[in-house]
Amino acid sequence: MATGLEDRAQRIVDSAIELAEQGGFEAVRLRDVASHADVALGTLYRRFRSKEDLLVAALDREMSGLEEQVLAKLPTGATHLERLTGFFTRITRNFCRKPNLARALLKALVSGDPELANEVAGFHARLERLIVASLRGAVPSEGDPPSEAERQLAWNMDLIWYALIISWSSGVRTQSAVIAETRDAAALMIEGWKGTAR
Amino acid sequence: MATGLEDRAQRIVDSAIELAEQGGFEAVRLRDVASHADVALGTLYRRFRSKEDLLVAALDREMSGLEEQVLAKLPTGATHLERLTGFFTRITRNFCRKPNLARALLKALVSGDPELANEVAGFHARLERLIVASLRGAVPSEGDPPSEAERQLAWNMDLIWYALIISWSSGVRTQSAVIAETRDAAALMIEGWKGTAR
DNA sequence: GGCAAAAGTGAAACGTGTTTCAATAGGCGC
DNA sequence: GCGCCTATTGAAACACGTTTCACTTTTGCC
Repeated sequence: MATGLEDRAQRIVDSAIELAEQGGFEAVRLRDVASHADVALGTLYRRFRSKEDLLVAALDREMSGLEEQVLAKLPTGATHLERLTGFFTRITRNFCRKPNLARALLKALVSGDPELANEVAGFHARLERLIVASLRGAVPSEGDPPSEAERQLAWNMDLIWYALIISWSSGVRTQSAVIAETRDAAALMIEGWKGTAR
Repeated sequence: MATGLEDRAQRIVDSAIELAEQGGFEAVRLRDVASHADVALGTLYRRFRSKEDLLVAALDREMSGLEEQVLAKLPTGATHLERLTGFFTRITRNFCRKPNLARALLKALVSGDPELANEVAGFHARLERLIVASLRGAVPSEGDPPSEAERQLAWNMDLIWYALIISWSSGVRTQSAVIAETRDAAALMIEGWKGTAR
C-alpha cells in the first residue's frame, strides 16, 4: 500500500477528532476510531498509550492551528489589558466553537495520567508563549526575551483561563462568563503588575 | 437488621474514601466498594449515579472536615497576603497529605459530568467562603457581608489554586510549587486589589 | 532479491463501570 | 396482621478500554 509511516497516526488522530466533534469523549470509542481510520486496534495502541494519550495528541494538533492563527495576527489594542482580553476572547471562542471536541480534549488533559505530565506541561508552555506575545503585541525576539514579570503574569493568566475553561466544561460557567471573568482577572492582575517590578 | 436509612450511604462513602486513600481512583472498584460496605452493587447505584458522583460525595465529606478545621482557627497574620498565604498553605498541605485520595477526588471533580455541575459549583462556593473568611481574618457576619471586591479576589484565588492543584495532580507541579505560586499570585492580586475599589 | 526487524492485522479475552431483573425484606398506614 | 411501597439483594449481562498473541505485511539493509 502507499500509506507512509506517519500516515496511520495522522488518520487515527483525524478520526478521533471527528468522532469527538460529533459526540464528545464517550463517542471516541477506540474500536470506532480504529475502523474509521482503517487501522487495527492493535495499531492504535502501538501509537498511543491510551485514549487520553490519543486525545492529548489531538489537542496538540488543534493547538498548532490556534498558534498559527494567533501568531499570524496578534491581538491589537492600545493597552496590555485590551490585548490580553482580545487574545483570551479569541481562544475562548475558538475553543467553545466545537464544544464536544473541546470537552473531550480537556477531559484527557485533566485526566491526571502521570504518563501525560510532559504533554500537559507542553500545552501550558505553548499557551504561555502566546499570552506573552499577546501581552506585548509582538512575538518576543532573541534579543528581547520575556522578562520574569511578564512570565509571571502570563502563567497566572494561563492558570486562570485554564480553571475557567474547565469550569465551562463542567457546565458551571457559560462561554461569555469565561470571557468576562478572564477580562476581570486580567484587569486586576495588570493593576498589581504595574505596581511591582515591570 | 439495625442499619438506619442513611447508614448505607455513609458506609459506601467511607469505603470509597478508604480504598481511594490506598490506591487512588482506579482502586475504587465499585464491586469492592460495595462488598467492603456490606451492600449490594445495586444499592450503591441507587444512592450514587456514578463513580464520579460517589467520589464527589466523598469530597463533600472531606470538605466538611476542612471547613470545620479552618473556621475553628482562622489563619492569623498582619496582612491580607499573610492570611491568604497561611490559608492556602494549610489547605494545600491538607490536600496533598493523602495524595491518592486527593487525586481521586479531583479526578471526579474535573470529570466534566454535567450531572455534577451543582456539586462542583458548591465545592467552589464553599472554598470561596473560606477564602473570604481568611482574607478578613474573621467569618463575615450578617451585618457585614463580603464586598464585591472581596468576592472577586476570593474567586480569582479559588481559580488559581484550583488550576494549581490540578497541575499537582497531573504531576506537573510539586506541593511546594503549588504553595509558592499561590503565594506569588496572591501577592500580585492583592497589589492590584489595593489600587481598585476596595 | 533475500532477510531480519518492525509494524500491522484480526480476533479473542479480561477488567471494570453500568444496567437490568426477578426475588426478598422492611417499613407503614389501615 | 395485611397489603403496598420502597429498598435491597444477587446474579447476570452489556459496553468499552486495554492486553495478548499468532500470523502477515512492510521496511530497511546487504
